[in-house]
Amino acid sequence: MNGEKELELARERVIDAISKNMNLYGVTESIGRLYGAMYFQEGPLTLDEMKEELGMSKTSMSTSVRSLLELKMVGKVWKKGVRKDLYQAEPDWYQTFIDFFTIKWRAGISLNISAMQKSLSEIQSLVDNERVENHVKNQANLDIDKLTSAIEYYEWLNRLVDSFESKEIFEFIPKKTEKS
Amino acid sequence: MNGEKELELARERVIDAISKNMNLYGVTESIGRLYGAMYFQEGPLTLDEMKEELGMSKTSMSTSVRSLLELKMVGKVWKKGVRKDLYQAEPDWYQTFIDFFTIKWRAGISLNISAMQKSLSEIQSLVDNERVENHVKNQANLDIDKLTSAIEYYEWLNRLVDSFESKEIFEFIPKKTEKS
DNA sequence: AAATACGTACAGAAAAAACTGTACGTACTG
DNA sequence: CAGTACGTACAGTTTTTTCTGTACGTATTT
Repeated sequence: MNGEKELELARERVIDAISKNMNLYGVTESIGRLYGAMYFQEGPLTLDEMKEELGMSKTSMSTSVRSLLELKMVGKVWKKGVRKDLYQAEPDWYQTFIDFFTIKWRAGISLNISAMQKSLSEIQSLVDNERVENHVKNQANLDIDKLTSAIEYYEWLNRLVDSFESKEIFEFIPKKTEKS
Repeated sequence: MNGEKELELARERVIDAISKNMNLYGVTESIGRLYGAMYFQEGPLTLDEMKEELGMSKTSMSTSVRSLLELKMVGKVWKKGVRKDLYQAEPDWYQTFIDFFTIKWRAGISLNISAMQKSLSEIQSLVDNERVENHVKNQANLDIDKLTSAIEYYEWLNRLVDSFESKEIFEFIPKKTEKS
């Protein structure tokens, strides 16, 4: 008993939880496991080391690591004298959380707001057009209300994301609870 | 030109954006379209009406609506004299947002915290065991630090979720900006 | 300049997920 | 108490996604 196996198992359990968790938000379990594996490494890893670690193809490592880069969950590291690309897991989970959701939320916000504004003005012109039938106008007016309040919600979400990005959220929910 | 087609197209664009957005968080586009379609309906819908609306099987509607129920994005509605089950989209997107992420985050939190606490105590016992090799102990100590701060992060996230559930978040980020 | 190392585009194979139709249990209806 | 309506479990099919191996472009070494 030198403890190596036990440590490995304990890590494995956590890696599993991490990847299942990430999977809840549409990230592949493989990508999650890669992040988890990198998280427990002391230093940065090369693609070949990842391939070794997870027993998967180098191609997969390449694409998976790119996904993690886009999510800012790993960073590329430069090290003197090393030719291979090196990647390291972002260790600060507050930051990871913020990046992850900021990226997704912003994408969703702009997607939805632009679609809604476009449709909103189209629908408005239906209401303004006297050749449009009345029952359609009624529906149109209902839709206008819905879209208006949906846009309002997205503006709120935008402000929420701002407070994440600026870290102001930590003034509202501090990282540590007050000692009593 | 009675405007019906134009209204339909304008809605379609928004439904598309909604479903693509939901898809970012691991929800099928079909399920997203179903929510979108329901969102624009005036009243609640039966499974058969949904099937009609989306041109899909009733089985799919049944399972999709169940997913939406679990996410609290739709609710079951009772209406006198109607035998079929009726479902209605939750119209308040603030609430939808809160429910959606609260559900997911809480699931992830408990998953991770319990895995981490278990592993943490296992790793601690490696450190305490004098038969464990030194280089393993060093690794173990690093892991303890990582897990400890990860758990701290999850406790923060838990408090954040609390503030969503209790609506206190709206004191920090108000629904409407102050009029100037 | 040839040889080697490295990362990734791309096409095909393998695996997973989404979707459908049938079948069946339950609950109403006449 | 038939007969009908309704929702969903389940098995099989279709579609999508993930994963791999090969091939190739670029960069580095000799």
